[in-house]
Amino acid sequence: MADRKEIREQIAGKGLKVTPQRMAILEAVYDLNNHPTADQIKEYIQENHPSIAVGTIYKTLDTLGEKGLIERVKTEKDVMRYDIVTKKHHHLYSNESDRIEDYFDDELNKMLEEYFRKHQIKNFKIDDFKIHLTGKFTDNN
Amino acid sequence: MADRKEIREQIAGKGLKVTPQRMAILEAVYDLNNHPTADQIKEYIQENHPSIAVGTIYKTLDTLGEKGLIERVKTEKDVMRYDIVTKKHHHLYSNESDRIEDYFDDELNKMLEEYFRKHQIKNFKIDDFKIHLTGKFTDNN
DNA sequence: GTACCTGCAAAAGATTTGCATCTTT
DNA sequence: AAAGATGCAAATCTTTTGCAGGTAC
Repeated sequence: MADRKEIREQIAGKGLKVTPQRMAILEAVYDLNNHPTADQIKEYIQENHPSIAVGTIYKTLDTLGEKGLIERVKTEKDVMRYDIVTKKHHHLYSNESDRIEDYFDDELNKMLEEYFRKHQIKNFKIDDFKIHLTGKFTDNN
Repeated sequence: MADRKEIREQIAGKGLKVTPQRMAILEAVYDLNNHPTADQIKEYIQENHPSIAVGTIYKTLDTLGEKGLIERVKTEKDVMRYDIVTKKHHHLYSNESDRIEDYFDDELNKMLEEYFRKHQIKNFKIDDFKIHLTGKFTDNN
């Protein structure tokens, strides 16, 4: 899923130059599958790559976001977090632990698409929707 | 809807001291009904109130948030925005204009409650949900 | 009078920017 | 070789904090 070759292709496929920094950063977002912050990405990367500048990380995350390879996520807390873009999903979020998990549910998606098709919203053309479920995780926290 | 008396009561009702700053800030969030930032609140207030410290505004917004009188809202952009807490609603959001509007739809709420009652999510106990609809406003922007 | 608030200014973070240098293509 | 990326450090911006003085109850 997150092998080098694929990552390289994803970057190149968007017309971006394939640099070691971009490889490392995109790979980190794949590996750290808990919606990491820029800082967590930085720490993760530094284990293998001597030093990638923080500024570069931000700039790269921005670039990857613009190209649609990753998604920016924000919670009530104050830092930006990143997520690989895969198929449509919603977010489960706990205020207590600040943990975020992806929630996939095609039946739900279909139901909502159907609903919004029937119920147009005045003055608004929907591109996409995402449900933000708040609550508690019952496994460990 | 946003008269002084009611605002005073809301603050007092939560066991908070009624200070001119709190009055002004809560009133501002009522008046600026487009999910203002702390900064916009500050500017709005300064028209009538000589000077309320920025620190106080943040602290007050925080306090009002904890007491459930207002809600913190976050978008892909990077600043916190605030909203009066009324009835349950969802958010319409345009990436282009960074505009946010509330969207009320009881039928939708009922449908989703029903859905989640039938489809429990593994390891997660739902407290609440909110739909974030992205798209374009077709009135002016 | 006391507990709670506010103002102020400094501090803390997170993110952005400018520019010279280096790498992809 | 040209276009585009990176590193570094300084700058910016938002939000938080500490504390002395003030205000609501």
